[in-house]
Amino acid sequence: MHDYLKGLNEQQKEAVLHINGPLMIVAGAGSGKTKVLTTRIAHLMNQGVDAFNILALTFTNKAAAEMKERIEKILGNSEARNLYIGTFHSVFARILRGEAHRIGYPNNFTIYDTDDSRSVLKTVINEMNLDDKHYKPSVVGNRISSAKNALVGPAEYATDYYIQQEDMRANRPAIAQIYAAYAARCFKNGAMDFDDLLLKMYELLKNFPEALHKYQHKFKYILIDEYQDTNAVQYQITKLLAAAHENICVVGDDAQSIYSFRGATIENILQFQKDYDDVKVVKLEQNYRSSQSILNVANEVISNNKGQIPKNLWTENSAGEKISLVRTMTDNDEGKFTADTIQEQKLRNHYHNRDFAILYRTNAQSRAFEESLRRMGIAYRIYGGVSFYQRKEIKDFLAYMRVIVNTNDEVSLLRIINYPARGIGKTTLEKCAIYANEQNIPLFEVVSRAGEFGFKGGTLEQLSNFVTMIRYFQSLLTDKNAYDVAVQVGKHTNITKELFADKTTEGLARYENIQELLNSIKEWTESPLNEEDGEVGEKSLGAYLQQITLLTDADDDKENSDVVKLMTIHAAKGLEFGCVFVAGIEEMLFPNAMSINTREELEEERRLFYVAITRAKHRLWLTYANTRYRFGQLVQNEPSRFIEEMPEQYIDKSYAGGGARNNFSSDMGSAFERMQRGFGFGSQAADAEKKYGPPPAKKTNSKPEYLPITPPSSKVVEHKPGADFVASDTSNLQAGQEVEHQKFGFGTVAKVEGSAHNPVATIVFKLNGEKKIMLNYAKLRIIS
DNA sequence: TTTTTTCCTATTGGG
DNA sequence: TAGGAAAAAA
Repeated sequence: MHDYLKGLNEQQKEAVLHINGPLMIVAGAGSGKTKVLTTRIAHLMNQGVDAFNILALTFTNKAAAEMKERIEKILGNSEARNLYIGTFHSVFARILRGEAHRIGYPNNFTIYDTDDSRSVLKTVINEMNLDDKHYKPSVVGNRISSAKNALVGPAEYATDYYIQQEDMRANRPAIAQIYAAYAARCFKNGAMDFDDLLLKMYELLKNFPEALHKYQHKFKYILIDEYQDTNAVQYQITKLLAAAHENICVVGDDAQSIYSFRGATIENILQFQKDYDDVKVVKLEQNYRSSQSILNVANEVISNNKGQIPKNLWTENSAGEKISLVRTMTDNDEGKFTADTIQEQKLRNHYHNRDFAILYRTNAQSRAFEESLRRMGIAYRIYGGVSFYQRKEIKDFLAYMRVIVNTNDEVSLLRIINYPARGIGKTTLEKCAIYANEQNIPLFEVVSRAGEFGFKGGTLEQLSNFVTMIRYFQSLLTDKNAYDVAVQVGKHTNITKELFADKTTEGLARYENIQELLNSIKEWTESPLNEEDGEVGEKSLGAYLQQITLLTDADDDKENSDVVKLMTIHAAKGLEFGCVFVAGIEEMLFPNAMSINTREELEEERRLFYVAITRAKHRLWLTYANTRYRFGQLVQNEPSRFIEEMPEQYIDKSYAGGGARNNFSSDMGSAFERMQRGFGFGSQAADAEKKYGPPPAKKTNSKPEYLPITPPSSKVVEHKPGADFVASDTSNLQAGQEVEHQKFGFGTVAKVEGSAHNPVATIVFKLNGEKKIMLNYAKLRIIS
């Protein structure tokens, strides 16, 4: 082990060497926070603290993984694998898995992501005969989430005067009942949503003294990263856990608090000093990341916020280049400017793709950048947005696995009971749901005892086939691993086959995604057992499913891949990049229109801006557009008020005003750009192709007004069948036969396809062109 | 029951 | 604009 104290400054050393008693580290941006945390943990272990007694909570899995890795490097052994390092959610999920029996949950409880949770809410709202247009699941869900994060249960929610007043004023008085029904339903489903992972952990510690005692003594040393972003539940949990030993170390920066929307409160950081006696406070004020110019701008901007914890962030780094402020005409130009500049910087200053990040306020802004990067042939990766595990095909597949492990999980059951289509439709399911609610039994039980509930014939057969299949998968659990089960699921459900048969681009992508999922399950199954696998400690399917839900796509980062990174500013917290573009510095967008109503909101936007700026090490571009498409509508935005808050002497505004230099392209591009803007695509289009490659295929919305080969279906040329029209038996219909359709008239059968139960004929009609006709329903008269 | 078409609404942020 | 959900057609 090398001397880990070397290379630390005085304050950092002070923080690392403090072992017992409460410690608060106020860590400015880029002040070596992670280094201090990891070194401190290594130091604790070096002083004889057992890794099993250390708990470190972070906000992202990535931060946790990075910490673990760095500790291992310092220590030079693999003791670090015994540390409890992870996000609040993943660590608590692990603990709850082991303690589930105490709070009445199965240890294989399902974790619902936001989509799953909204779908439960929708079901509950509909069952209560409320209008889901008025009680929107997303709105109600956010309200319930805030309640949970503030430790307000359904009972308290219903009786709290102010909460009720608020709901009344919003004309949503039933939220309290929905909340109660939602919580009950999740419990019945054996499922927890993200907020439950925190709330149930709190309840476990609060209501079960043995559990509290156990974990208080297990976690003798507690470290919490990003403390400024903790909310009330997280605060209460850590307070309970730390009460016995008071060896709690929190790291935070009030200037970087950006998660108040999910209940985080800066109060926690201020409260910390009141909660414990003799809190040692260490301020890390030397910034090792950014150039002088960048830091000066950041400091100046944040000074507009009131009530900051006083600190003086400074750096020994050189002044560096000025910050570039760039105005473009449109959001697309903003994208082109960014891609062009990246290309130019790569050539001129020998940067790589991986040195660049494009940060924006909202995910919707990513598209313009994607397009222009693709045209320039620059490799990029988007973080956030729809993650891998949120894709439909992946969720469908995982839903099978979830049902196998926990048949009470109604959300997953409803997802798959008729996917792939097996003839169990809406009517059948509605009946099942009614029985399940009447008798208060799980939906799956109704399905598996369908005969007793009066289902007969084909429906009964389909239902029992489904149950038999699930039971078969369950029988595999005892001696097959997660991967083997997954393969069987793919095979017996025909999911793989069905997707493989779909030769469209999207179908191909879906098939590949499933393959990728299978690979990742295999990889997980074969990876060595470690602390991550939970209290229960096994490689079961249940363990796999629980960790998968808590992953985000920022986590499976191929760190070395040479790509430009695109993400929201929120997602960029804790990261740093050589060159940073912050896009859309406009009123309504940043600060966002939703967050300009109170001083608190505006100050949070400003902190967000501060976070964005301080991600940059060497170069920083701030871009904004005169007009951009929002909502499919062209809108004009003023430059952001934050621009005026930046000190002029560090800003290069030569691309921010009007005039020729306003145009970003240094050479012939500028004329083209002006032409294009003024006159639409003209003779210069060829130049554009040379420069940017062929434009992406445009989906034309305008229908040609002449010569439609197949008339639009809305304009069916009506055919009136004779009074004697009699539908023929079409069970043996062959290609080449002539038929008469009740509505479309005469035509020739081109082919017959589809399953035996649901044959589909493609028929070319004389008057109405090609149609796909489902023979089970359409009335056809065979002529020859 | 399944597929296609039309309609509608959303865009602050994430584990 | 785009994607999902409801409505309509098959």
